[in-house]
Amino acid sequence: MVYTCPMNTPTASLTIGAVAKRVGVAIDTIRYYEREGLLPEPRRRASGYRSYDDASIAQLRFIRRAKNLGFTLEEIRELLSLSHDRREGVAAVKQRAQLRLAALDARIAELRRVRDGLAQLVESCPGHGAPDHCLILLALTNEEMPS
Amino acid sequence: MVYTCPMNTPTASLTIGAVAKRVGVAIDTIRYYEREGLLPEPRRRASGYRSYDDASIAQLRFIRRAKNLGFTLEEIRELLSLSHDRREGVAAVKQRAQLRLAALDARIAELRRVRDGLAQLVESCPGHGAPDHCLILLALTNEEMPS
DNA sequence: CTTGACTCTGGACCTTGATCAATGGTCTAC
DNA sequence: GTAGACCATTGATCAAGGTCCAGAGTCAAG
Repeated sequence: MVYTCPMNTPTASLTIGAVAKRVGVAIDTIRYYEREGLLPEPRRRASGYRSYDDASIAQLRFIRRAKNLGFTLEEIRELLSLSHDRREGVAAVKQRAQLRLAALDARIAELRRVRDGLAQLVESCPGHGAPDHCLILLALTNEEMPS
Repeated sequence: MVYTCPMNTPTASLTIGAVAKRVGVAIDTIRYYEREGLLPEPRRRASGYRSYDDASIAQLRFIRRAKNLGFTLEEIRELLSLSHDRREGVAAVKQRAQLRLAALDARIAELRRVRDGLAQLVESCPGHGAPDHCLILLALTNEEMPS
């Protein structure tokens, strides 16, 4: 709302190495993301060295977070384009975010089903005795827990 | 408990092509899983043709389900070994299942965090108006929702 | 001004999870 | 008994997502 940009440390110019260290990613990975269009081409010094600022850091961190959550680089590219296609209007952005949200929900639901199935199995297993009493073993080779 | 094996269709011998069609997977993939040790080497006919039974189908389905949930083949190999290391005793099996369960929980929790963050953003977005009012755009380039 | 750490580009290489191709044997239905 | 569909093996290829290397320029400290 207030639209203030909280640049507490206006780091004007970071080398690629510094960025890599801060974000915890390999230098080569940064250049790779740039080639792949996930990071914009940064400014350059006279020497040709890439020169990054805080926005680059933020975007790189965003990419890593998204990647850790299982988004592909392609999906991340799309997410990023959400934030750059401002001209398309807020409606488009919101719609695409909603699609992402639905996909996330589906994935979580699926994982929960499996988790619950496994939890039930673990609970039902005596932890000792004959293998044939262990439902885990049986279930692993069958379609689904019969609830 | 009753330990009855519900083999309604005791399909004694399926070709690799039949298995592929049933499970909905490519023939090459089946052979690949076999090479990788995810599927046991099947019996062979005199001709050298692989000969599968229902257990193979079940195991292959298990692999596909697990893979669809984001497990790597390496993880699936481990899951499968749970069911084959029966000699190790039920206790070991149970323990490994519990570890898997914890990993699943962690994964779900992480996804939920993101899902909730995104949901909040979608909700807060008016869906129209100036881009600067859309928190989605702002959040995409910043570390975390401040909750 | 030299030395060591850093960066540049271009291209080769790696892992995972498959997929395809070539070459040749098998099966089955007419 | 032969055509057309299947199957076998070996080895190449693919796509994603990096990672590494060579050869050459740059920077900062002493």
